[in-house]
Amino acid sequence: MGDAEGRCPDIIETVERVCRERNLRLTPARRQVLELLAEEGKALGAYELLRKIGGDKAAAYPPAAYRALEFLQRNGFVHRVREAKRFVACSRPGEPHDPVLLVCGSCGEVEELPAADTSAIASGISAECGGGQASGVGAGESGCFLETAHAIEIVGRCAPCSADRVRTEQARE
Amino acid sequence: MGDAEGRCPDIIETVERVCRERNLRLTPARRQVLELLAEEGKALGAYELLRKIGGDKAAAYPPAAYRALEFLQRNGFVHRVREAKRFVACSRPGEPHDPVLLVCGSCGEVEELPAADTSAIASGISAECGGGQASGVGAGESGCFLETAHAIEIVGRCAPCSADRVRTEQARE
DNA sequence: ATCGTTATGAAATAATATTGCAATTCGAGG
DNA sequence: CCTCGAATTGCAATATTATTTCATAACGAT
Repeated sequence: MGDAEGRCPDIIETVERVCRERNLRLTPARRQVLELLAEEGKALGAYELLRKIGGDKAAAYPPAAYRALEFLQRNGFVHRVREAKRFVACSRPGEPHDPVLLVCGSCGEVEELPAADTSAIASGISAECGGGQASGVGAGESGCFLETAHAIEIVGRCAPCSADRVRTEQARE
Repeated sequence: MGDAEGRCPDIIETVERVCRERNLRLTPARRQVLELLAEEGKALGAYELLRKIGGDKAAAYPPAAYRALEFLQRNGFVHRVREAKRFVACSRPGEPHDPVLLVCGSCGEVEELPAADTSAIASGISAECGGGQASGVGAGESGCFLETAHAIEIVGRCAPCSADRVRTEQARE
């Protein structure tokens, strides 16, 4: 949590560099959404972002947020957290990877597992998924599923909420 | 696809049995939602279910669907497909398991991987997730995340849509 | 029979997300 | 410099998904 501020400028700089390299347009609107997510260091909803962008006034214009988020997702700078209906800045933008997100079902906090951990998981899934026959690009055979992305979200309780829950359950007795 | 009709009665019967065993109340409303999902053999949205239940009239009463779905999910008879905002009947209700869902990003079709395939994946994730210290019930330590459920959704293209896409891309040239 | 719990009925509304079209900006090529 | 096409933004309206609140009814155990 305390390292979110330390990582934030790195994220922006990295994304700027990657965008230059790939000729992507990191416009002010897109940059602002990324900055908000990076500064916050946690997952935010589209409407939370809208309120931060332009006060209650801008909350009336959802596409601003969704368009920026779409661009950021498409290029791997932001991950969508379906479980929490939130969006979170990618912890290692630019490096293509399948995000594995730990989502706290109690407070909504989201954490992305670091690269080393996820590769094993993703490769395990790839192996299972293809069913042994999708390893090539053999599209069209029956039963063959062409994966384009893995969305792994693990629901549980973060450390603080685990502690709270224990207290709650003890109180209940 | 053709075996959905064959599997459907099994699902209902199994769920009935499991509910008897566990003293769960599979009320008519809940049963109907499960039947619709099992008959259809694919993922449906809450409002699709509502329309099937009571025509356009009942579409005005969302909680009916959400409550039934909540019960069915809580007991592992139905999985929620976050990516597609849909719900799908579990292919092996009663057996506790972490569902791994293949979601077609094009047509929304959802398929659940069979048990044998998922165990390896889930155990791989468990190992990574706990970081080696969450194996017990050691709630409260910093950095420890207590997982309660895995939501693994793999986005890609089902066989028919893969074929379509190939055609589309060829046509584009 | 009664009581606490769980499930249902009903209305309203919250929260999330998308669509369509017009206006503008950007970047490349002439 | 000018123009063209593509990408981006502004804006309004609306679609879709999901939840909250309170009242009523059914169930199950004492």
